[in-house]
Amino acid sequence: MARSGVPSRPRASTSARHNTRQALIEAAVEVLKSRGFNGASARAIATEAGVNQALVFYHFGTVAALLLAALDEVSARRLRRYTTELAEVTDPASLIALATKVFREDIDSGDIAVLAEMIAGSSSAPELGAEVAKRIAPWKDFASLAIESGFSTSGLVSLLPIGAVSHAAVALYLGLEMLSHLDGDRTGATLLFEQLARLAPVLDVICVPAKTTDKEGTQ
Amino acid sequence: MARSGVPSRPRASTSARHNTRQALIEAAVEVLKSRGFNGASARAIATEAGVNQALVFYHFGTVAALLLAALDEVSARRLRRYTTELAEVTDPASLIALATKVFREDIDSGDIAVLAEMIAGSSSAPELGAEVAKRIAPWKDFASLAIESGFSTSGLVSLLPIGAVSHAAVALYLGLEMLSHLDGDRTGATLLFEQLARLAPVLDVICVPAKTTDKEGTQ
DNA sequence: GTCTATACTTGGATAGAC
DNA sequence: GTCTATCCAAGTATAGAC
Repeated sequence: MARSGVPSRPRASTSARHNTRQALIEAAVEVLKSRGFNGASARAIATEAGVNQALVFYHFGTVAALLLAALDEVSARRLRRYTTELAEVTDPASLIALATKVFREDIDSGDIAVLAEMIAGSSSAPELGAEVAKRIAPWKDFASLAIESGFSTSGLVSLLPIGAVSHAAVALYLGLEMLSHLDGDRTGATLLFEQLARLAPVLDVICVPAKTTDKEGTQ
Repeated sequence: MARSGVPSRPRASTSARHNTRQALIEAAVEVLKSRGFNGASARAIATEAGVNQALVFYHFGTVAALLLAALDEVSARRLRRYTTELAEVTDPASLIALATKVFREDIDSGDIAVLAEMIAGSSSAPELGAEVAKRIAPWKDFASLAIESGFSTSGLVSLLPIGAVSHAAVALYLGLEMLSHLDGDRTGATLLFEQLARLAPVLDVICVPAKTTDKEGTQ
């Protein structure tokens, strides 16, 4: 924590592009995707980035710190993307459509795999656990927000146990990614989202009464 | 696969108890739980078992093979337990009660963590992927069976997309375990199961019509 | 079957030249 | 800031004595 041996972080102000630090982060993301937590060694990451292995320690002090920076990177990237799309969500059908779309993207890009690998990897490095947990929290918050948006036109929103549902949503998302990754294909998850899509009209109907009895719509 | 250098597996017939082979499997399970896939080295496992490191290679040829044997062990143990309990399941409420109970057991025992670690670890050892996938299949089969049992009194059972639902169930189970393990507590999952329990009576009501119109009940 | 000893490899991390 | 060189710890795996 108070690791004074680590040099002051290089400033992003000067030039900012083709930064070695940033290249290492991107490389760490790639290696986590392709070789998992286990394969994410300083040497493997540095090779991927095309730089010297010693630079990992110069810029991040430890491999674990670089891995956390990589998790921050994909986490921020994904949440930015999700939040943009969330503006379009007003009912259950559009919520499910969004979930389906972003899940496809996440599986294909491998971004969720980074999350899953870091969570699983936390077992072998206890000090990682707390840090990874911190970075999962925003995903839960986003899930809560998305669910609230999807059911905002329904009186149900106050009855829904948002906390439990969003916890389940994050867990399901993680589990689906792991199974997809294992099988090498995402047909299992795709079928599930198709079934959810069929369910959407039913949920929309539940929302209609709230709409018809709410003539002003200030909230 | 055709690894002829591996000695013929020691017979279980002679004495069968306090077998080193079995001790290594149990130790591998323990280390996978406590230190994850990453920490599951031949040395760590042998130390846990109180035997020499070289015996890992004598009995299993490679560390990966031992890890797969460990996965077989918990997989068989858990499915045996689940299947026994499944006899009690006849409606949605009892299905949810069973799921709640076994999930608590699985989290506390760490058995699901073994599964999760092996899946995540497959990324760093491609040849593991297919072998792990083989061992997940029975879990999906069990989930299908459990869901069919839970909804057997309902006409809904033929409408339910069993494949998609059981895939989701396994994924959710896995994801919940990972999040629980990360947080160090299972309150998130516990709250979810409480909500599911509240939902059970509703699902039971859906089943009633099927019961009342079915006066014979041969199936 | 089990142990000791050892060969070889990979990985984390640091020192010091440039 | 980056590179070379190096140290040391840990890991896989094998040979050979018992």
